[in-house]
Amino acid sequence: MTIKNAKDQIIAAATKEFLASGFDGARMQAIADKAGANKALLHYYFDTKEKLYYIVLKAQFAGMIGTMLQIFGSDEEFEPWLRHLIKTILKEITSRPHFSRFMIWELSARNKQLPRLFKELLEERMQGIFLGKIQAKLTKAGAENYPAEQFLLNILSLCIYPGIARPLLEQVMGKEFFANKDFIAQREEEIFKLIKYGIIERTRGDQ
Amino acid sequence: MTIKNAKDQIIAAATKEFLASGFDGARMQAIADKAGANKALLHYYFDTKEKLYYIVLKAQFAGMIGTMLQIFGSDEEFEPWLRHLIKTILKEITSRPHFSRFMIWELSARNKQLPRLFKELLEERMQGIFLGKIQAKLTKAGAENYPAEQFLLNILSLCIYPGIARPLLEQVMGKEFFANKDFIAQREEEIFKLIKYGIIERTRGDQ
DNA sequence: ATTATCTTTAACTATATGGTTAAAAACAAC
DNA sequence: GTTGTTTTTAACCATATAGTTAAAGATAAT
Repeated sequence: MTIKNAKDQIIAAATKEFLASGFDGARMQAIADKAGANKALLHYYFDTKEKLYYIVLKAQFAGMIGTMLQIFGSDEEFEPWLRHLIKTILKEITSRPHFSRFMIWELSARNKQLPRLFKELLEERMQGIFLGKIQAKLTKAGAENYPAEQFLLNILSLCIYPGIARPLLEQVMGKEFFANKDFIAQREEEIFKLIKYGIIERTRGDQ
Repeated sequence: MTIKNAKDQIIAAATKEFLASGFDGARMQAIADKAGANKALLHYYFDTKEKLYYIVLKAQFAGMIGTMLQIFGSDEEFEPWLRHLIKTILKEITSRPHFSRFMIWELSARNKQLPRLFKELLEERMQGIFLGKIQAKLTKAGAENYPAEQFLLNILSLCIYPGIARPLLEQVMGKEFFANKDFIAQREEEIFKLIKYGIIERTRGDQ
């Protein structure tokens, strides 16, 4: 592990700045400062703000897809798989709180090309096998008639939303609730049970 | 219902622009155009972009709180209340897709005063009665030991997330899934069952 | 040592955009 | 029709910021 060179430092700084502030809110000067470099060097390596942004964006897309593939594609039985899935997504959200928020905001607020770029990267690495894998897990659990799409929506919603809406939710439920050391563990257990009893046990053997 | 005067038209236009693009992305000229007015008039009435933004923001906060109070405070039995709750939130999200996204983004990306402003408006109209009302409903349903905070998290997550993450989710699950005429009705039924079997039936009579 | 690459400095340009102004015009109220 | 308010016009200013440039200096590779 060598000391990062300037190019990598700039990318790291740009990532922080773009994720926290979006394209419009990001400042090239702030990126230079964060990277311990100067504006001239940013343009020497990356030419324009847009190009730097797309490099960051692609890396984020790719990383996200990698994580998802890893999580959803594992070989376990249903219940351990589900626990693993929930734990990993929750960990991802808490360790990088800006990321999901950024994806959601930029994909709707910015131009219409972003969703397409995302889809291209998605298809490059997993040609539609995604929902299929979930369906296979559901079958293993005896809930083969439950739609994989709804399953995915439920899991992502329950795991991601509290993390991204936290500044808002803290005002309604009190900061202490989120600050609680066991919050993540409790939430993990809660989501697991919700899925287990609300989907699997409920629909087992359905036609 | 008279024809709106310019001031109201400007506020309406500003609301659209700010919700869609955030403070940084919003353009005063775009607001003027949308309102069928000119920049000079914007400043004649509202002085600065910030002031106009805070007027829009306060109205949005207030509207949101009003909706939530109305929904969560109704007098029904648990199951009709739950159905009503889910239906109303889903309707709100689909009819104003930019709103939740905007709240989440701006409350984290912009300055730290916004969450406080939100909390002040919140407390003005409902001094902590919020979680209490949910707890009362849970008691009615025989699930008095289930934490109201978790209930609120689950409901909001399941109802709101798919709406705000839609541009992203469409790429994973296909546009058709969301475009389906019955998507909302299916989702409503799905969330209802998830809560009913995953929380209420599961925890009934718990210590 | 020479060379090529990386990095800094510091000035600069161009542009977008928020904000201002003053006068005129349109409109409404009385 | 006089008066006060609202709205337009069209110019303008100030500032922030993306982007550029050229020269010099530092660093690494050969």
